[in-house]
Amino acid sequence: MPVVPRAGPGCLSDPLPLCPGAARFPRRVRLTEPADYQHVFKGGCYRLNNSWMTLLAVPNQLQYPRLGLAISRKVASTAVARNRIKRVTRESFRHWQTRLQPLDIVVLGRNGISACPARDLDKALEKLWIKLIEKCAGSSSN
RNA sequence: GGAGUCGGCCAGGCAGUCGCUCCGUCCGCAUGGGCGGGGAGGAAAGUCCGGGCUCUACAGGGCAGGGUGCCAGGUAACACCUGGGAGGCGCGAGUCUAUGGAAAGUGCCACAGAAAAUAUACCGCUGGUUCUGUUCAGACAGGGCCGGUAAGGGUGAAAUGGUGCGGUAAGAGCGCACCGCGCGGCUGGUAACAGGCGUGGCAGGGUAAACCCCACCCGGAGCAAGACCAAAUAGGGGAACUUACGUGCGGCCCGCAUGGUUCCCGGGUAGGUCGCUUGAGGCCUGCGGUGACGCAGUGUCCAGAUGAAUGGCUGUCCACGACAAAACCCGGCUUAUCGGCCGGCUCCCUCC
Repeated sequence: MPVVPRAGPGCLSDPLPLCPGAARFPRRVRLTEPADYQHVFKGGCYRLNNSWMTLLAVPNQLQYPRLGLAISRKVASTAVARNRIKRVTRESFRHWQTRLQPLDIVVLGRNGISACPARDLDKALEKLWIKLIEKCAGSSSN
């Protein structure tokens, strides 16, 4: 994958780029090991909430952010509902990854997420990404 | 045309764009990238049955336990399917049935009722005898005692089969006819069973998804099975021979394995690879069969993920899109489901 120039935090309201190759989602940007998840759960530097999900993040030693999902059966009872939530979340992350700092992020589903329409979920995620970027930029400048 | 019934099929379409995964191929030292192709379901679900596959002992005998339950066939197998029988429902096409045995035994059956099973007499009906009353007498009415009677009433889910005629003091399979039931031949059918003949006065409630009896079937565990490569760490592993005693063996016993001796060999947790998709596959054609299905031929490769892929956005059209997503693989069953299409058959109405 060619190195994509990382956008600065000043242009968050700009439309997301849709050019080929700019926003891919290969395996290396996913959290794949149980140890990775444990690291995020225990490290927990950043924690953001809305009514449908919780977002945990810790800085990593890589050049790019990584995403992990934890949607339990309790939160979304059917496999179809769980898959829908994962897809919407991955899709949103795919578009926003170039603006995020190098962080390991885990998104946890909360009660009520299975009843949420995909479009609302996408909007909510967008707000969370912006908040995360701002929070991270603020703490790193201190 | 309407109503119904049975069976089969589909499960938003198209275009653009940004992605994911697998395979092939090319480029690159490599992380990767280009091109081409494949990428959820009719139920993928529930995990309720049956098999394959793997290991255990290539699973053997007995007991225990479990399953199935009209007959025949299909199948790898089944609790499935097909055809048939019997019974129920429907005018019909059709449909439903855990549909073997209740005279092998045991258990249970509220309330009601005289009695619920070596039967029995509450109200009745009726014979004899005796007393009282009425009466010239015969006779009639009422009461007591000794009997007969299961026809009628009443109870109940069920009371020694039902209807009719004869018969009788009144009654009764007491006798007869028909129906039902049991038994024995016969005929048809592979069989379940059906038909018919003879015979017996009748053999007597329900419950076997209560125990049970009879017939047939079934070892156990599951892809986190299991095999291989292998950091850490640790001292074991394989083969042959032997088996008194101990220990172990996924219900128990028989039995089997192991500790013993000799010889040989580095081991195998994290992680990874394989298992993993070519199969009782699917399509089409022909033949056999009432059918489930079988046989033959042509041609085909049609998901294989592993924090877990098949999606997001935009446009457009319409009937405005349900239930729901593979996780070793098949065959079934059951349950969920917006709607649409096709065909067979039945009944009713109209027209010719």
